[in-house]
Amino acid sequence: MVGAMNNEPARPPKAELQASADVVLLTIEDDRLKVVLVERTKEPDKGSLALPGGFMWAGEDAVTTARRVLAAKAGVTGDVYMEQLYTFSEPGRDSRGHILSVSYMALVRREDLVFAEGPLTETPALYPAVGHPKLSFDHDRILKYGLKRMRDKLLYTNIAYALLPMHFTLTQLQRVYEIVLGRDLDKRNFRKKYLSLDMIRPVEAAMRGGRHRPAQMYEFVYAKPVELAEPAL
Amino acid sequence: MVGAMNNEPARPPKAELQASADVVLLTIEDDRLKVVLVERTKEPDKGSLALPGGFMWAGEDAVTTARRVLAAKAGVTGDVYMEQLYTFSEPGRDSRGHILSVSYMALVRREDLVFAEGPLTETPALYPAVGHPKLSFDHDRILKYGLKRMRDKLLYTNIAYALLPMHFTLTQLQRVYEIVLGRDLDKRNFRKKYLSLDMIRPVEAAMRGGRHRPAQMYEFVYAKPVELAEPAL
DNA sequence: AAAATAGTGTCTATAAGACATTATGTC
DNA sequence: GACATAATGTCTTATAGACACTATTTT
Repeated sequence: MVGAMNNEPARPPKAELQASADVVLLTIEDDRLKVVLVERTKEPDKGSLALPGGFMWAGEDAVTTARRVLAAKAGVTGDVYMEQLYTFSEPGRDSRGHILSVSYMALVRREDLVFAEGPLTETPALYPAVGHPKLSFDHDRILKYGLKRMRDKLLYTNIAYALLPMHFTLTQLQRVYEIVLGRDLDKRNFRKKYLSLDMIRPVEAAMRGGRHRPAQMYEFVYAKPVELAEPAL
Repeated sequence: MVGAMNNEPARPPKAELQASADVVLLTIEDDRLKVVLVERTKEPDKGSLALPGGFMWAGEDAVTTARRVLAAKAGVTGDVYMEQLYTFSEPGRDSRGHILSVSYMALVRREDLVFAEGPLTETPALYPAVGHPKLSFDHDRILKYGLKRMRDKLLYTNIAYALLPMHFTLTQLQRVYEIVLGRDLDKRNFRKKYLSLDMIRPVEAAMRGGRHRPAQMYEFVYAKPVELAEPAL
């Protein structure tokens, strides 16, 4: 009806914006849940800590950006568990301009995490996920979101596999749950429950070492994300 | 050098892209769960059905875009329940270019849904959410995602409030659950369970009408999203 | 044999699910 | 009083959670 103007009155500008991916990369080290943070070497907020992140490149989707960032900043290359968390898009969230951030949570085994030695512009390191230092931008909020997601998913999926070696003992599995959930679990109840889920199976191997009885080792039946019919704990 | 080449040079181009918000707007009509779809009047995919959506404007965040789209295309202006679903960012998802889509699920009471009479270029209408027609772009995927989210959240939150009038009967509440979950529920078990959650309280009113016993009416204690400690069903 | 961790079973309490009848309005 | 929906309770089964001792290996 109105010629060139179709939908909107006096059509305002479509936003030409940039998008970034920011990753909450979690691992377990020294019986604690830790997160990879990088020290910013550029303004804004030079010198402070932030989640590893980077701009989306042309032709990339957000998860590709996230994987590239993990490889570049945390030396993580193998296939990592990664899931999208949330997209933050408030115009004021980054002082450099309107930058939309697609956030991800990633899980990695500590031994697969090798911080690159090369000429990195930003140095990555591990920090306690609970009681972490203050972060730049709105990254505190993103990290908080990632931690909640992690705890929730532990209870109704098998994602613990992403933090354990291929073969592990029930005690190690229980420790993952205790560390992430932040509370002690009863050994007998944990084993009874977990074994009833049919998510893990025993393997022909025992964990030896230490002056004590060796432990039966297990492996996950599915080494990929699976939702449980019933809650895991 | 604002090149489109992606040769992995020292510094590839940051993507300058556009972002849109697409909304899975659900309601209940005639005892069925329905979704608002619009008929496309422009290429690409002119004439086919799609979720209501629109481009983010400069200075807007994605949820503002989503609300603007709801008002413009579905006449929905009151405060609507809305939550972010997922962000789709594959370069090939829209033939017009690299358009990132932040998707939302929204819930509205049928009586609050007034399709605008004005010179709309796209006509919105209600379609069955289960057994809906084929949609444009990747909107089938987004709708599927929205339906799953809706069913999941019904089980551990109070979002049913967003589909019911302020005062309602337990039978009406049960119908919402049955319609969304797609299965019949036992009346006695449903009431016992739901009342034990302390999410609703009786009000001084009865639903009259029809030649039968009037029903006690209830209201939600919190008319906003609340997560339940225990599952709702 | 001492040390250290692995491995196991019972009891109780709570929740889930199957199931049918009585109650109270309107017409 | 006929109709239509509202409202209610019991029993069975499954799950969650509290709780302590024996088994096996190494040194």
